[in-house]
Amino acid sequence: MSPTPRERARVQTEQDILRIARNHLATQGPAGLSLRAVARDLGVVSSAVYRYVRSRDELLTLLVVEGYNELGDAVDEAMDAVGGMSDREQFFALGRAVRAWARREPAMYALLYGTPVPGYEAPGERTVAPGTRVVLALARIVEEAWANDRLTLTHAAAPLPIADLERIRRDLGYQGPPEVVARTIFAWAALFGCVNFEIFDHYGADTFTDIETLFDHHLAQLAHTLGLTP
Amino acid sequence: MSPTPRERARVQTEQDILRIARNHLATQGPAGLSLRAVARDLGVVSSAVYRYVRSRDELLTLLVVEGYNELGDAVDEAMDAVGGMSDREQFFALGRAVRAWARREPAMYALLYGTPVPGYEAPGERTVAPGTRVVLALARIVEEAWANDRLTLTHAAAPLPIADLERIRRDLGYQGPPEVVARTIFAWAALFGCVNFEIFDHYGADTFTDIETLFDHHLAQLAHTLGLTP
DNA sequence: TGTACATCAGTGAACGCGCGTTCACTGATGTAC
DNA sequence: TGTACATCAGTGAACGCGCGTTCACTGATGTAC
Repeated sequence: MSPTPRERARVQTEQDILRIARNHLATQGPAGLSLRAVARDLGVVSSAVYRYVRSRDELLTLLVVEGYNELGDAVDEAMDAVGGMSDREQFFALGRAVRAWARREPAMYALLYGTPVPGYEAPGERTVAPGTRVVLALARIVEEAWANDRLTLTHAAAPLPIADLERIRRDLGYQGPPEVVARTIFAWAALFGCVNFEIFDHYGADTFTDIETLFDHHLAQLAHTLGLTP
Repeated sequence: MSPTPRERARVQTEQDILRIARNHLATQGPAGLSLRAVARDLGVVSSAVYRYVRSRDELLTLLVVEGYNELGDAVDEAMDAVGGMSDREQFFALGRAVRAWARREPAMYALLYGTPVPGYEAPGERTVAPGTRVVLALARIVEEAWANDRLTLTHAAAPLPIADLERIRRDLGYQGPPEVVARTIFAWAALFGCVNFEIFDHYGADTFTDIETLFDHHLAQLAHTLGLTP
């Protein structure tokens, strides 16, 4: 059952379409992504891409899923590389992997974590699983530390949305208490906030010459909030 | 020198254009903002808006500046209302004001803190000052606390980009040490990260029934990182 | 192995729509004497 | 107060361009007998 030439050609064309679409994403932004432009670059008449993609929204979904999975893979790889290290080292590796990927693929990053594309609704059944890979990887680090009594949560707890957090905990089969769940969510949102500001250029262009160190400092704040020690 | 009818009409039309443009922002997103659509809603031929606005980019700039100033005003008002209160209360008021404004004006918020509009470069000389109002308000709270010895920075410092932070400190006439500057920047980015995740719907739609409490919990983490006490 | 048929990639035209910007113009409003 | 002139808002046509999607079609590739 080796693939026929036609089948191989189809796979190739599907890849080409995604590659070309990513290029356009980089220059035009998500809202400017156009099937006609993709067709042009593919060297084919505009209606031909409909053999491969049901609609423009379908193409966006393919890109979103690919993006989440690339980011998820980058994070997983980073996690593998720091297997035996301290919880804190693992958290730093995760944060740096997210930032590195965002810098490498700013257009893809913007698609995932920037303004939602107007008129486009991501189909949850295809995007939720890839979209939660990073927070799940983060939760794994924190849970592992908690389960082994290595979490040192220094400061007093603020009120929590207990019911919501309990539900999340149950849905994920997560073991830590609500306070830990809440801080994990905080670290997740805050981490992407730091990356956002850098990628979307909210610090002035020439403000930081050593932004790596600044980012690591930010990670250190988050690690402390999570109770992760060296 | 009372204004002529013509002058009054011009002011009115300028306001109408901004109001209509904001409506379109809400439905089409920044990339979909179009002068022709604005003209249509204004009940005027498309070329007529060029009497009021040099180009589409100029209109975007007007919106960006208006947005930053509205947010800045909202924060300043919140600051006024908590004048005598603790540093921590003031920080909470700032954070809540940012979130409240973002929820009230999600399209404007997306324009300011979402994906940069492709092909549009904000003119720094018009947007930097309004765009830094929030972080300056935040810095004022932290500086005030620092100057009065009320800052309790509990955990060990991570390495810092000292040169950059010293320069920022000098540019702003800021008094706190680099560590405090760095944590202020962290809190700024992280705060907007939390707001981003909520506004751009990165938690599932039905995940949180009590997201106010979650947000306040996040603020509590940031307040602690900043060393702000009740 | 050869043939008939089914599948599928790609064509080209069309529908109906959108956009930013320029330009010569008309006619109303404002101003200086 | 009346008149001549300047300013300015808005018109309508045009330029040259873009888009998503449908549809009947041709011709090549693949498959079952």
